[in-house]
Amino acid sequence: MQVKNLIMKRIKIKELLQSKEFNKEFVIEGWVRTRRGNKNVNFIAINDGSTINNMQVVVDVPVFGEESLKNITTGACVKVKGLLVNSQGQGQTVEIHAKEILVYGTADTETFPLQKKGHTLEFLRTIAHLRPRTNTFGAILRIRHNMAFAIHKYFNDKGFCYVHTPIITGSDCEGAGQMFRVSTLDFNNLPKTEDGKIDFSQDFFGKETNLTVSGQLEGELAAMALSEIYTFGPTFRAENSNTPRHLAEFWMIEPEMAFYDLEDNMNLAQDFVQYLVKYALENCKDDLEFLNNMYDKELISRLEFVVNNDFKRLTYTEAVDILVKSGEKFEYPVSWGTDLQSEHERYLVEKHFNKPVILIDYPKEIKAFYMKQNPDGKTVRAMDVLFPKIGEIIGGSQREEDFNKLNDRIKELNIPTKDMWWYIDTRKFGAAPHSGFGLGFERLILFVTGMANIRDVIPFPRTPKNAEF
RNA sequence: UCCUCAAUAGCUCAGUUGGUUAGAGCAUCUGACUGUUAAUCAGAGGGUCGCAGGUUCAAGUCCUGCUUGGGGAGCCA
Repeated sequence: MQVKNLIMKRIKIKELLQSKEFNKEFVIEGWVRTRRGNKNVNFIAINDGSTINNMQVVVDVPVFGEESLKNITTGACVKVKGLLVNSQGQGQTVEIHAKEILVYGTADTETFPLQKKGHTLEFLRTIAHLRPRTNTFGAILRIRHNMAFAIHKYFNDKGFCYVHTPIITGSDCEGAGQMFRVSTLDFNNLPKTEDGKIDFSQDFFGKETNLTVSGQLEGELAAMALSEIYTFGPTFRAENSNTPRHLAEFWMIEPEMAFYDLEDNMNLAQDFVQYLVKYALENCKDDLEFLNNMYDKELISRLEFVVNNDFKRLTYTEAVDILVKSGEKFEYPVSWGTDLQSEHERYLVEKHFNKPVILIDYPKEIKAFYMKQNPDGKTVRAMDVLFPKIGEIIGGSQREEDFNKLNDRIKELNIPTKDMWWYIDTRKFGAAPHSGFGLGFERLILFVTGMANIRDVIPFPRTPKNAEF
């Protein structure tokens, strides 16, 4: 078709769908979801990502000519100029009567993998470069954005300072598992020391370095000056974890607060998560309704329940007691001193309390060295926030600020301290009671979207044996 | 990493006890239809049955190994 005058600025479909300016000309740009019709009239559904809803473009076929519409197939990118009118059809209130159409990019119908029909999430993972164009991933990515924004808004409104902790770390005892090595050494010709080991003094940083598994230790340093801080950045774990809840590269939010005890920490964790879920309910309604209808009929009611109900708080010891007395047949027996299994956590959250649960005061043997020791000598001021379906969404604690107790614990556990002197230093100079926690961003998105697999809530998942795209 | 299930058309799946030329729906293509809504209707094309071995007169089907994916477990956020 001849394109004469398409110089008007485009309007986003989200905005135009709410417009009442009928019989006025507008320009929209987006990707074709479907075209259907007959010799006289065609209907093109166009989506530009501003909303899950499409704009229906009505085309008078004789005016444009059938041949000129052939390129307008599912997946093509177009610019349309036309009049906004009330829709005669049932599925939408307004539509565009096309005057001019420009095809920016075609999409070959034989090879474009996305169909008008639903696809499995497994298949979409194999075409992660195209899956943002589906309703499902459009919804997830918009929700993901809204949650990232709400996280910054929440902390900013509360006076927390966003601190950028390093991605590359030189300490290997951050305490959270296997790390990815960062090196510029030639792997085919590694320099060796006299006793045959790899000579990292010749590496880029002059020492062994890895990708961070947590920004907590550096976060604590900043909290010892700014009082309330948070980090929000990528985190890397080289664990060979093959589950719907783990990624090798994920995003984590780690607030760290001076002068907070464990109860303050729990209050913050609950308020924070409830704020985020409420923000989603208020700002992502269309997307949540889509996910509710397509994937999880209880999604929205579950989100509303979390916003409106306090999380159940109890100690590890009380939880073990409940589990022992439950009469439930667990695959793994419950006993004081061992870590709770997934099935135990699920029982507490999904059967016994039927609401989010915060477990505190775990045995010190199963928790990290930096957690504050209780007077009983057996437990530490740890807290895990457990959510239905996804399990642990938050892990945190009050930190041990006593120099001697921290040092004793480090010695007991034989933790190498040569790369951590700076952390221990904070307990020497103006030590303060403080607390913090880590929230797995993708696990939050799992909960908010109702998705079942963490690979479907991040654009390009990194998992063992998979770094495609 | 362990346990378990699976892999057949572009997608989702069926394929009987091992037995003739491997099927369906959707998608695609062609045509029909004056307002469709995952449009509808008619017809057509489309297969190295994940890969490599093995058993057998005969393997999509049985056996072994590998690869990839799902679910469960561990590690955790």
